[in-house]
Amino acid sequence: MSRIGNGKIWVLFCMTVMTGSKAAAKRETRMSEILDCAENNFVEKGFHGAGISGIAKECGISVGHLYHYFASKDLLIEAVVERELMRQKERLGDFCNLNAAEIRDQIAPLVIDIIMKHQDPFRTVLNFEILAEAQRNPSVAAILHRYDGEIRDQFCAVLEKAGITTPFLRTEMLFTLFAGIPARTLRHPEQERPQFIEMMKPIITKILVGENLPVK
Amino acid sequence: MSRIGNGKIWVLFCMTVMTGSKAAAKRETRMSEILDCAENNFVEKGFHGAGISGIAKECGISVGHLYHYFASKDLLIEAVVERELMRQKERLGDFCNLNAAEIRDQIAPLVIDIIMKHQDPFRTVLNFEILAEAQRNPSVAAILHRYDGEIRDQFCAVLEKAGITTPFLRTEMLFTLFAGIPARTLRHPEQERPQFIEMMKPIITKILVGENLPVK
DNA sequence: CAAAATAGAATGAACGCTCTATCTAGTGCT
DNA sequence: AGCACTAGATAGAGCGTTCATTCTATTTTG
Repeated sequence: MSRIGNGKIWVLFCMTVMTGSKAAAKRETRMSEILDCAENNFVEKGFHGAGISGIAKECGISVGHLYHYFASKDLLIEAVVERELMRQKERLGDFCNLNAAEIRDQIAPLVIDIIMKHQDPFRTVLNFEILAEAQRNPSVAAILHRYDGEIRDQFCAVLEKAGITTPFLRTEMLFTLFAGIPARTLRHPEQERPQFIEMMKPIITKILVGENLPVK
Repeated sequence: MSRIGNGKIWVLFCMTVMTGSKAAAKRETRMSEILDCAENNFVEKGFHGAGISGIAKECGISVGHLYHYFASKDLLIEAVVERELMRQKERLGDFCNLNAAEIRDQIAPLVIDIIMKHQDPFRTVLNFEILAEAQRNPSVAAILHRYDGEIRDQFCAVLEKAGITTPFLRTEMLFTLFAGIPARTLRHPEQERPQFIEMMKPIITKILVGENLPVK
């Protein structure tokens, strides 16, 4: 077994050359594939019901190989959570492109549109798994809080751009509704959706552009 | 090993004598204790993170003994779910004692009271575990739907008693809010609660006694 | 004395994770 | 061009543990 003296230099060299190159891209693709399979398994059986070996099998790779990309199940869970919250953020990012007038006049119907388009802005299946996990897993809770902050700020900025008063409170109220819709659907799947949405319109309008706070 | 001929008669005799007696009471007490410990463990680690042995240990009984009362982990989960939903139902049952005038005039502040009193009508920790589990466990889903129906009917009846129009829709809307509040709290624990509740008042009033459906 | 209560060992499967070994692909040196 | 070498990709057996469940045996109780 031979040893050469400049091993460390070699490592540094390789890292420099490889960063952002084909190899890194391939790595990211593979990680994304693993995340897809992990998400599927988590959706079907929950974070703790699903096992690493099942995820690896669905992905067509070995257990050892999976651990080459994600050092522990907890990190895998966190990565899946992060990706899901990123999606939620992107979904609400649609509002950022509107101008002030559009926001003021049409924000309520646009919000309704969003709700109808993706069924609910905070996707159900993984979402409740995340909420349940956040109650006992501080890392997941931290990710959730961080993303909620970002999503909140993003939406607040939209309202502020349109000159809407008390944007923080309105956002809070609207997001409460957003969180409630999928939970309600789970509890009562046979709900008459069209009627319900019709009733929600004036409520959302009141939340977003009504005079909500009693002046004291 | 001896066998006597009247074994079956004995069983029947015992069942008759024991039903509703001290023994049955003791059995129920013990089952309730087990449910308490199971609930604690489920809250701490989730339905699938918690193990039977841990529950038995906290309860101070052996694993085999626990299986004497609950034939499987699934049944134990279902029993815990059932008890939690029963509690949610009882919590909303407070409204049943009101008379028509009280309901019409004070239902909104009373709802606010309920929210502030138990933090939220649909208790958090186990609630999300239940919602997540209902997505993949048909038995839990069935229990959830059954109880939601009962709770819904119960609340609808209150609204109807007060002569409030479209009680089903209003109930649906209000329950959406109820489901949203604890989810929102999980996502944003630092939320300014008093301000938020202040803002919620006119919304709840609009939901419960406002003219919500555009006449078509 | 039988039934119910209780304990706890035993079982086999699944868990998360580690370890070792092999293979692949890219690079510098000759 | 071909050899030497290495980092990374990959597989899969194996580790110790825990899981849900069962089984047998003992004690308590009516």
